[in-house]
Amino acid sequence: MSAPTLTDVAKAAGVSVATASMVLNPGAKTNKVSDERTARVREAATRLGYVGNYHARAMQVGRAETIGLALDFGVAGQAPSDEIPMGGEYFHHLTIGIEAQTHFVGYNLALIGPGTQERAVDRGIRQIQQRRLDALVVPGVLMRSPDRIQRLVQVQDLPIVLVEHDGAGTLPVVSYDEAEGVRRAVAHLAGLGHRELLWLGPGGEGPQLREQHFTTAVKKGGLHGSSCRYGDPVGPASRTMVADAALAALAARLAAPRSKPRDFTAIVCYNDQTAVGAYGALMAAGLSIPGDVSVIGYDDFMAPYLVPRLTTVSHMMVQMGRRAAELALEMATSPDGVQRLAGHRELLVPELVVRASTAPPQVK
Amino acid sequence: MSAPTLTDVAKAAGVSVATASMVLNPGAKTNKVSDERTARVREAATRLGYVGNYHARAMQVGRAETIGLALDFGVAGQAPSDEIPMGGEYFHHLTIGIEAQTHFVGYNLALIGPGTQERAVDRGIRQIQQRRLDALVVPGVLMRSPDRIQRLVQVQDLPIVLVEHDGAGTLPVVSYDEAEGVRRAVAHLAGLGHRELLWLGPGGEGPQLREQHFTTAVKKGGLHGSSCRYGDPVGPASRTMVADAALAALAARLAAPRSKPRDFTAIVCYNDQTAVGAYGALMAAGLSIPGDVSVIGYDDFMAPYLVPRLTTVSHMMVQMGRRAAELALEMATSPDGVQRLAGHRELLVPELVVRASTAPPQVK
DNA sequence: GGCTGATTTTGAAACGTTTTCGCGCGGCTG
DNA sequence: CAGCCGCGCGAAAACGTTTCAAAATCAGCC
Repeated sequence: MSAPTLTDVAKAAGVSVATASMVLNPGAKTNKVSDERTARVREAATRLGYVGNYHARAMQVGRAETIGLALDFGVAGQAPSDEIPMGGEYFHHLTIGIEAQTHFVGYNLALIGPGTQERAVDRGIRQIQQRRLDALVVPGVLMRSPDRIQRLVQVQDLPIVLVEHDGAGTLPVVSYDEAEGVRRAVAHLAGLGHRELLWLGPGGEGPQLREQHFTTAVKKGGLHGSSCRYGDPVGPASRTMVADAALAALAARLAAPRSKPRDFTAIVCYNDQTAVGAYGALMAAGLSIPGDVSVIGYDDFMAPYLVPRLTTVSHMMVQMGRRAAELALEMATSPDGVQRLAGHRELLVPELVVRASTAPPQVK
Repeated sequence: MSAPTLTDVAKAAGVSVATASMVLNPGAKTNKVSDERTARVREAATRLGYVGNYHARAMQVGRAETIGLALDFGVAGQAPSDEIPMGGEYFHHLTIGIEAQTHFVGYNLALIGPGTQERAVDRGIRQIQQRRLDALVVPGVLMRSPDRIQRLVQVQDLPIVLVEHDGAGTLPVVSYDEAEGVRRAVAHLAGLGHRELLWLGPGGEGPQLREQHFTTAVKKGGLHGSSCRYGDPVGPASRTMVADAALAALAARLAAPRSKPRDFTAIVCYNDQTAVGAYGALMAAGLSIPGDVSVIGYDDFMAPYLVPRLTTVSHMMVQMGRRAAELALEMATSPDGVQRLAGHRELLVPELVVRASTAPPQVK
């Protein structure tokens, strides 16, 4: 009644299980088997509907042939969606990439969700160990709460790849070229004829790095740039906080008397959420996008949801996921992989996706 | 060097492996073991850092203790994000719920991504069988392309739970009470004082059902309702198509001469994407939200991204995921679970999340 | 103290693979 | 023609558990 085993197939084909195994799952150390027997085994296998048993194989070879993806699922309660950790699109895209690559090489993908409570973290670690996962992909954003994830990372002998994180000791990282992304955004605006740009972003340490890229890009392009900052909400922000803070900051700036003749015709935002805030402030001030002001985002996670559609710098998360999986697999399979990739840091080139929120500046 | 096995622990504790097993993983058919020996085994286990081997156990007991989640990852290419199948938030919320419940009972969660190409589907099915998954959760939206997913569903002896799907023969379904959701939306608007409502939605068969709920709710409330339809894009729509279609339809309606005195003060949208379109059309027509027109959505997947924030009906996807996992687990573990839950249909009650896009109608 | 029955304990058989290692057989080489 | 080599094959050991059935211990009671 239950699924046919390799022994069944072998019996049906009139060969030994060894031969059947070698035909059906050509492993590393397998002999050749004659064409005639190969055919007989194949035939029997399909006739009986044989499907290999993953667990038996995993136990035998000592590898799970599975990589894990750590996701932060927050409190995982029934809270209204505003309190769910943001990042739906982020994780979705990342997952798409990882899944594609993983399954492409015949590996499996397991989800590990280290919750917020201490006990949940232990559970996550235990799961990783129990399943003898071959490698783990950890989105750098999870590292925001270091104490929690750090423990995940300290699991013995577990190759780990970080995604979008600025170098963490010896762990390989795949990230994107932040400077280049900002450069492309500025170049695009300059190409449209804008001379006076505004940076809208939070005040934290990481974000300011991006702002610096903005400043240098503006200088190199011979343009005029100023900036408008808002407080950086600490910890895993709820989905709405960023946009709210950005909105308030920009609104204040617009209301300030000094900017009678507005000193910018375009805004470069720290990320798409910030752009949402910008949209709100501009709209409230009666300014149209892109008629009066052009807006450019960074992430490409919510562009389709905004009206007008947001021109933005795409992180190419799908590709990043794909690449992260590739690295993870390399560490898992190649004997010296872990060593060879230690400290490896890889930057993908972001792309500018031009949509409807940018246009040439109005002639006055 | 490699992880200590149960045999190691037993040896260290001076007992047989059988005893050790019974202490560490109390299974279904286990005897009692004396307190003294229990302690000895426990001590040895922690001292050696023993972690059970999931695969060995799975093989022995014949269950993987893992449930699968089927996700549609589309072409999984490096396509620009506009072409990635929409649903980041949707899947994220669903996954949160499923993950929480699954891991809560000690089960694992595996991701299966049946891609678009034929070969990928086969790969998905093979993976399910190889891993001897105990059950599968399939979001109903995947069933849109029946030929593709239907095959997944036909895997022998695999308990399956559908999420958000209108009854599919014998498979249990967990969904939401659509009528109630629409009712709440209409009631909210009526409570604010609106008398003339507009329905904005696509023309397909499923969507029209929701529209009917709207019509009856309007009638029951003694209000006036009309509707505006747009073509239903067939197949898995790209992320932007729906909003575009809705926008065009509403714009046409607004431009039509017959509605000189606008015959509605509020719009109920088929879903949040539709609302995005509505926002665009209203904005283009110079109407403010919610000053001139109130807008209400359905989904709660993009509310935080819209300006002003969208009042919407929440599907409570997290809870749905949780419940779906519960059902899947029940089918997997209880001997007559599959039979008992055959045809089971369960509706969760949606909630109205009031935000900034609805307000009392303007007094003329 | 021996007998009975209940309770722990344990050796060993499974679970379904992969891989090692010998064996037999035929073809080459000398 | 003898010996050697290489090739294709299969028997069996191993992987780390769980569980069955049998052995061992224990308690109670005449």
